[in-house]
Parts: sequence; structure tokens; C-alpha cells
Amino acid sequence: MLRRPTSRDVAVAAGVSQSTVSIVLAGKWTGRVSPQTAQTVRDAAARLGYRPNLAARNLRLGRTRTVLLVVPTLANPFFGAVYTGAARVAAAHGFGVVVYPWPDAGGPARSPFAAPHEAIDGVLASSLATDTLADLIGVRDAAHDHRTAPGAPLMMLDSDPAGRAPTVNVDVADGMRALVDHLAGLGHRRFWHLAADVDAWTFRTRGRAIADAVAALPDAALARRAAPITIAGARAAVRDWLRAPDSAAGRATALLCDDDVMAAGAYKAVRDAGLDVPRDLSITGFDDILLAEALEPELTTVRLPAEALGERAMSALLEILDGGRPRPLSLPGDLMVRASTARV
Amino acid sequence: MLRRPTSRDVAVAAGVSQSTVSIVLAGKWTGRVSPQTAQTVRDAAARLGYRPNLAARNLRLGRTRTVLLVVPTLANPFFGAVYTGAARVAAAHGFGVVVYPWPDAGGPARSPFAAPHEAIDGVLASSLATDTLADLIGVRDAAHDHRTAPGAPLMMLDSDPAGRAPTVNVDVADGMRALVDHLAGLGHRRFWHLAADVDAWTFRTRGRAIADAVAALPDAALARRAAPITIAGARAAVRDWLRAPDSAAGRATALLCDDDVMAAGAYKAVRDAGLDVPRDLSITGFDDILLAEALEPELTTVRLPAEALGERAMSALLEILDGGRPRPLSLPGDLMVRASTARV
DNA sequence: TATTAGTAGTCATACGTATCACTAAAGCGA
DNA sequence: TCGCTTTAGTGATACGTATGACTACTAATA
Repeated sequence: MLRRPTSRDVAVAAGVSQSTVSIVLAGKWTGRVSPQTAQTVRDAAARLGYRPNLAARNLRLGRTRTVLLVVPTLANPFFGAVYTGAARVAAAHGFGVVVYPWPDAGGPARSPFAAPHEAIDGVLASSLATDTLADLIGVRDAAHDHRTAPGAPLMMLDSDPAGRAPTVNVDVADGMRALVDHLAGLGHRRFWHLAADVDAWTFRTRGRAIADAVAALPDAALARRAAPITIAGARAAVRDWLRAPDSAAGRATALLCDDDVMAAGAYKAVRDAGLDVPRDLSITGFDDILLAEALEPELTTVRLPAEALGERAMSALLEILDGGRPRPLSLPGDLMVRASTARV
Repeated sequence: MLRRPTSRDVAVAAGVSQSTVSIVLAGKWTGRVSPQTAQTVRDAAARLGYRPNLAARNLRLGRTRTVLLVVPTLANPFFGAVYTGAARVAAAHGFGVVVYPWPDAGGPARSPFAAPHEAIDGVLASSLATDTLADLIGVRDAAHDHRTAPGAPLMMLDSDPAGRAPTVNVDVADGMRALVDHLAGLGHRRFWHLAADVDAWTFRTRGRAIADAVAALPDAALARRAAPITIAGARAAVRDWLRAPDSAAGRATALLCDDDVMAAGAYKAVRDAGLDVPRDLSITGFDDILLAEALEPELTTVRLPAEALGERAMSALLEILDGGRPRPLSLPGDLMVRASTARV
């Protein structure tokens, strides 16, 4: 019956005590063990294929060097990129990252901590309602001591900065303003905003930014409709809009979509109506997912710095774990001017 | 100094011993504790907000009820769907799933087990080279006892069934055959195959299936070129191909792409050449990602049952953990006939 | 009454690690 | 030789849980 080797097995093999093995393999405490002994221990460990038992280590230390990354869904590659950035920074600090899609998996009723990932030092959450999540996991006060969740420190990403947890965000307002300014520069004055029918900070912010930017233009008009974030949903909404434009403003010359996927649906509705993008209607998206470049014409949109966002958020969370208080941060998006926008 | 409550704290609050708390909260062992006592314990636990310490439990039990899901990347939503299916089945059995993108994060040199996720009962790996991975983590023999990784049981998904680990696959060959038959039914006889330049089982299988299916047609011709799985890469390859068709067969009337993304690139190359899809060239993809429906014309492709795949693979892995030996399994893909294929 | 069977719960222990408190030996100046 | 410091290592312990072995008590049977 093969058994996984423990530090005690290594100790026996190396002819030292278990304490010595632990000291050597921890790496610190140099000077407590002679170089020769240390080498003997390391050799024995390698020979036996020893790997520390993490459950035991975590129990002993009361921390796990693991961070939970909560994302709304893995169906959107944006969150994959956030993970990549976060994991890179975490790994550089000896931390691991566990991904948990929520509420995508398990549904809103099931707390992320109903999952067996509970052995966690901190939580990084993306694009979620801060306070809902904070309630679920119990945000750490300074009074709490340094144990594993619940009560783990919470860092938010792409979320309402007015919430209870510190945030790292994309400067969504700035990105939307760039889109509106780009369109205004092409002579557009009558705008439609196809809004995502999701109550999330990022979409509320996108809507407000459009309203503000258009309001700043002389003689500009703006109408707004909501639709689900799907190709079919956006297609239907824009189809109806084109058939029955709002009486006052008439048909817009530019359509700002909350999201690239909705823009894809808008393309279809425009074609359904026998019109052309961008000749009859300029269209913009937001996010710059793969889709944006695949569409014909290629979509003018704003690229979100997903990996950088993950990196900065993880840095901030690690700072919190070290007792720091990171300041709120905003990263700019990149305006990607492509072929879906044209002069009126 | 607030401390996270332990089972001992609950015991004190309920006026019983720690063992009793453990027995009650484990749920089994019924009959060992009277209903009244059990209720008292549960009340106390709820009042204190007690949550078991997983590190301690894992150490004690020698297992974690957690499975590692290794996927090549999270940039592809296919793997998000695999996760969703796998997590659903796992949760129903009291297991959690930890996602690890590999080699996407960390690179090939870094074993998945360099990450602090090592406390794991089994590994589910998707779309990877079985033997490479098996070497890295050490596939479990029957001789090993039931401890955490390395040496954890391995279950593969969308991978070579001839490898050392059991597999759950999409019936890729059948899907490709369906595409070729569909095209043949539209009168096509001259085919191009735009192959992914990635050495993976699924792509090798796609290529072989196309070759076999075309060979089974009378008077049919097939040529093949490789390209990276990107819009730009596929676009360039198809552009060259259209400019300089292979001497013998001439320009094909149907282009089979290994992947939807490559099909998106092919669309662009066809337009660049002043041609039309599907009038001048029918195009097919594979996978049915969001892109397929966004393209204009919508792409004929094969939908992979990603969630079902995750579900079945997780079931099989749990069966292995129970000492079973699941049989290899293949799930059919769905032919999605859309507008990118037409009569010659 | 003596014995057995069943019920309700407690005691003690081990999982594998990291670290504090300790010791034995050696070095060293006076 | 004596005290003092430094070096190199060991012993013991606790983290929080689950569970086998045990006990105290009650009820049933002979």
C-alpha cells in the first residue's frame, strides 16, 4: 500500500528530525541548519517525491495563500482574461487563484461559500453587486483577525466604487465619452442608446456617460431602449425601433450599444430593414471581444484592459492582506476605431 | 479579537462535547444523538455562525471533495460551458470544482500542481495531451491508496482515447462526416480543408474524418492547408489559397474549417477577393460558438455539447473515485445548418 | 435478581505541518 | 578552567476535525 510521503518520512530518510525537514524546506530560518544537512534533507525529499500536505499546512498556518476569484460567468472570455492577469500577479507572490462563477453556477441562492473552496485568504469579485456579495461573505473589519473566509477581505473589480469594498475599475465613463466624441466628430447629432437590461454598475455607468456626453453637445438628441445581452434580443429591439422611431427625434444616425454582442444583433436588424452599416446607421459596441473583429464591417468599440484589470485588482488585494488600504483605481479603455462608424 | 468559531465553541454553547457537535453536523450517525440534543447543537451552530474549517476536515479525512478542472484556456467560452456542466454534477455529489487554465497560465513548464490547488481528489482535464499531463501529475494506479494529488485519478475530456486515462469525447468524426455529407448533398465535390496548426487529438481527428468522408464520395477532391486559430491567420491563408489554387483540383466550392474562428477569417478573405459566401464558396465551421450566429451569413457548423460533456466526464470521474472503471464515451455533436452553405 | 441489549453521549486520538522553547556541543577570550 | 555566546539541531505542541473505543444509564429478557 503506497502512501504519500510525509515530512516525517523525509526526516527518517535523511536521518534528522521532522522539525529540521520543515525548517529546511520552508527556506527561511537560514543559519539554523548547516548547509550539508540542508542538502541531505533536500536530496531525501526529492528522492521520495515529497510534496507538503496543504491541508496540514493550511490548518497549522491558518491561511491558505489562495484567493477566490468570483466572476458572473465563464461564458464571457472577458473574465478569462481577468483571471489570467490576476493569476500572474498572485503566482508572483506565491498565491493561487481559484475561480468561481457566481451566480452563473449554483444560482443566487447558493453562496460562493457553499462550495468547498472556503479555505481562502481573500476574495476578488468582478462585475457584481458589491453589497450583495459583501453580505454573503461578510466583509472583514479591522477588528477581525487573520483567518480564512468568511470574513475574508474583499476586493471588487469593475463594480460600484461607492460600495463597501475597494474597487479597481475601467474608466467606463471616459470610454463612452470617447465613443460619443468620435461620433460627434463624424457629424452625428441624433443618437440611440441600446442599453443592456441588466442592473449592474457598469451598465448604469455606461448609460449615464452617454447621457452626459450627448448633453454636452449642442443640438444633440438621444433616445434609449433596453434589451437583453443577446444577439436575438438586440436584433428584435432594434428591428422595432427602426420600424417605429420615436416621434420627436426620428431615426438616429448613430447607435451606441452597451456591449459588442448587442451590436452584433443590431447589425442583423439593420440588414433586415434593408439598410447598411455604416452608411445608414453608425454602430458602436463596448468590450472589444473577438466578435468585434469578426463582424462585417468590423466594429468600432472600446477595448477593456481585462488582464491589466486583473493584475491591478490582485495587487490591491494582496496589499489588503498585508494590512494596507489601496486607493480606488481606474484604468482607461482603448477606443478602437474600425469600420462600423462613418461620416453622416 | 474576534475568532472564527470552532466546533468546540459550538459544543460549549450547546453544553455538549465537541464529538457530539461533529456527529450532529456530519448528519450521518443518526441514532447516536437524541433529536433534542441535535437541535440544540444546530441552533448553537447557527447562532455562532459556525462553518467547519476545511483545512482541518481535509487533513482529518485525507480527502478534499474537490476536483481540479484543467482546461487549455479560459479565453474560449467552450471551457466555461464544460465547467458549468462539470460543476453541476459535482455539486450534486458534494464536490467542488477548481478551474486551472493550463498551459495558458504559467506556461508548459509549470505543472498545475505548482499551484496551491494541490489539495485535490481527482483531475478532470480537457483537450490536452493525455500523456504529457499524466506524466506531470502521476496517474493513479490501483495500487495507490486514496490520498490527495499527485497520484490523483485522471479523467480526460475531448482527448485521445488511446491515452492512458479514460475519456469522454465528442464524436468529432461523426460531426465532420455530417458536414461533408451535407455539402455533398448540395452537390459539392471539390473541398478545401483549412486545418488548425495545433497538434491536438481533436484536430487530428477532424482532419482524418474529413479525409475519410471525402474519400467515400465518388469523383471528389480534397486539398488541405494549415493556419493558426485566429481570424487574421485564417484570413491570410485563405487569401493565398484563393490567389493560387492548387493546380490539380482548382478552386474548391466548399471550405471546411477546423473551427468557427477560422471560418470568420475565411469569410473576410472571400470578401477581400470580391467573392460571396455562399454563392462562390460554401464555408463551414466547427464548435458553434457565439461567433457562428453573429456572422453574416450565419455559419453552418457543428455544435459541441460542452455542458453535457462536462457532466458526463464529471460523472465518470466520480465513478473512478468510487473505485469504478467507466467505459469510454462519445457524445454526438449537432449539425447546425445555417446560411453559409448553398447548392453549387 | 442477574444478564444482556440498546441508547446517548464522551474521551482520546491522529491526520501532517510549522514553530517556540529547549539542549548539546563547540568556540573563545580571559 | 570558567563563563558566555554561537551554532546546529531536537522535542513537544497546537491548529480543528472525525471517529473508534469506551462509559453510564435505561429497558428488556430470563
